[in-house]
Amino acid sequence: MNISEFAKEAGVSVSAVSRYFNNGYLAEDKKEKIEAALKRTGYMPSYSARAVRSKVTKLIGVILPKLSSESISRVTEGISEVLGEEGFELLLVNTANDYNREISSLELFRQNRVDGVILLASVFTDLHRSLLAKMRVSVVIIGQQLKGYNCVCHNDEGAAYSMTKLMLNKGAKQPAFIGANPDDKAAGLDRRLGFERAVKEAGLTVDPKYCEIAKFSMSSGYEKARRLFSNRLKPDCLFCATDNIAAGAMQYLRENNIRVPDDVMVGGVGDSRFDKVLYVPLSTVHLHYKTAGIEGAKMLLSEMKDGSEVHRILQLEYEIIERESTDKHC
Amino acid sequence: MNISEFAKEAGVSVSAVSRYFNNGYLAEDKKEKIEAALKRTGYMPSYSARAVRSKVTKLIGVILPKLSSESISRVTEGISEVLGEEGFELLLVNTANDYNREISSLELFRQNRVDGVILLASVFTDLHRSLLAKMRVSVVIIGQQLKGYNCVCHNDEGAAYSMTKLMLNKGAKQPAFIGANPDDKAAGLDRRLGFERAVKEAGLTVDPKYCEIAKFSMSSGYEKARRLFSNRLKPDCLFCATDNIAAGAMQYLRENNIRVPDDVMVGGVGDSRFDKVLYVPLSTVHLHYKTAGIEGAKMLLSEMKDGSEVHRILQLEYEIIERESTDKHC
DNA sequence: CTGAAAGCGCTAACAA
DNA sequence: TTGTTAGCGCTTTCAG
Repeated sequence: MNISEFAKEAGVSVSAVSRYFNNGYLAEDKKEKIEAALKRTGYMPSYSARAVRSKVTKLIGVILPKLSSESISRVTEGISEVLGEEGFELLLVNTANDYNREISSLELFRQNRVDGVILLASVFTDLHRSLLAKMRVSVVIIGQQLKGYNCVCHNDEGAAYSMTKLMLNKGAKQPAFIGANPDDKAAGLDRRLGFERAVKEAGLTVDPKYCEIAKFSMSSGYEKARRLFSNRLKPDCLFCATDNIAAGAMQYLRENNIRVPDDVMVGGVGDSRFDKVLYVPLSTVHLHYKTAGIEGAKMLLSEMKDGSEVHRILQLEYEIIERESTDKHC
Repeated sequence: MNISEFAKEAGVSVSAVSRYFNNGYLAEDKKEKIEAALKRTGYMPSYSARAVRSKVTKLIGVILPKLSSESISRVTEGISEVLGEEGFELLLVNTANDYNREISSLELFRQNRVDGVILLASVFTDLHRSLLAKMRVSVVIIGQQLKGYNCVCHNDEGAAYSMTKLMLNKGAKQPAFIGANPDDKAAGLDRRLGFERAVKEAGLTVDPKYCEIAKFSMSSGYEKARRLFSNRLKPDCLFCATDNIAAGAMQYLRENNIRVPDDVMVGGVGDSRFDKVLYVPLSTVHLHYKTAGIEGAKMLLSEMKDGSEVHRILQLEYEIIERESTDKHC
């Protein structure tokens, strides 16, 4: 059933029906007629047809590198909360860390499919940049900074710095590092830089032998910890760029009877749900993931309204959470 | 730029352009002309306009009760994998466990917005049923069984039964239970029934004083464990309907110096990532969440193609994973 | 194989 | 306020 059939059925004009669904002015009796007919027929206007004319899809494209990640799903939850309230739905693309899919979804979103885009990317290539430039709808980037775009990000450098410093302040002399791919500026490079700043500030030097790069998984953390500790090396503190990596590393330590925090302190980033139930509760840095999603969504909505050309960067701060894994008294 | 402007620019007819994008027959020279113009102009056809005519949105509506849950995001990952390959995108609605939002998204999906629907609901009301009946597109339900619909579900009863039995076989005599809302047939009721079957089969009786209902969170598991253990009660094994609940409960046990598994064995369900890094590695039941997503998506695709009226129920089996939390020798 | 033209279901400008 | 009607951008007959 289409609008004109329905209008006939309801005994009103087509425009009356259209106005009914678009909050236009309408006489009370027609409203009632329409509502009665609605009950009888179960008619629903077609969103696609509406989108063709009004150029509004009420859809926001969200591109993410992964679905089953606690941090990412918290961000998404924040996004969905704000957007849902404003009557927007999420067109969600999981790129599974595949750049090609990231690129192709950006392409997809150019086909008048969405009113705005939120991008949670890990690595930006030139291709990303050129595709983003072609975008005709508002774009907000969450978790990274990219010049020329509205961004919501975390203070990754500061978070890593503070956590590392916390451990060095407790007397650690031989810091180790398990980080992420440095092409990922936020979680990879910045957290590495924060670690290095703290180390240097403590009058120590960053020894590449004590630094590893892991994937974002427990098993990778486990693997890298093995390399770090099985090699005659004796770190007395270990900073991990994510809690997943830290949990994996601690698993290795437990299996090899390396005591936490006595032999080695461990610190992570992310404040994962499981941190406090680990065999040694993990010190971590809380990053405001959900808030990032909320603020990013708000930013997008306001840019979609005002279309301002001034781009803003919102950097969220962090909070250190101390637990047993760094609780060492020298 | 629209299709006719673009056709003019490319020097071909409108239908040639349309055919180009729809794999219709087209002379080689026109194809080339179009591709050249495409490079020049960056033209992209409008999906909404296409959807109006062809009634195909290439969108699948996915309704979930929560985003930041490991089990749910694994299901979603499976869904997105299969659907992505077939050129479908996900219109994702997070209902945040709010029935109203579940209902309203079902309404939303009736507006010709999607080609199919995948529903991950926890509780079915009559309103759900009547709305589902009005759906004009294919529907698949994952994680629950509902008569008259294609479903992919787990053997929740069996999983709970086996895990409980495992603990009783090790000599436990006073089993305790922390479950979920029984209105949730799968995770609530069925897991409860599985627990009860194992208890009765062991010649014991189910004592309501030893049974609690928790929310799906660690903190709720913690809270319920307090009620279970602070009350002169002395359970010697504890079955939890989810790993999150189990982790929270174990947190309480640790804080109160109740030893696992010596004083009380603990078993969960879900095979969460963090299980093996808990202070006592947690025995659990692996449920094939990702597979459920994959199979559910395939089911939807095939129903969308064939439109068969015969509905199928696919029940996935489970695997017991034994770890230290149940490793007791009597 | 091709192009002209008739819609898809809706919104919005316009005249009443 | 209303109803009529011309499109929105595309697909898909249909006649060539």
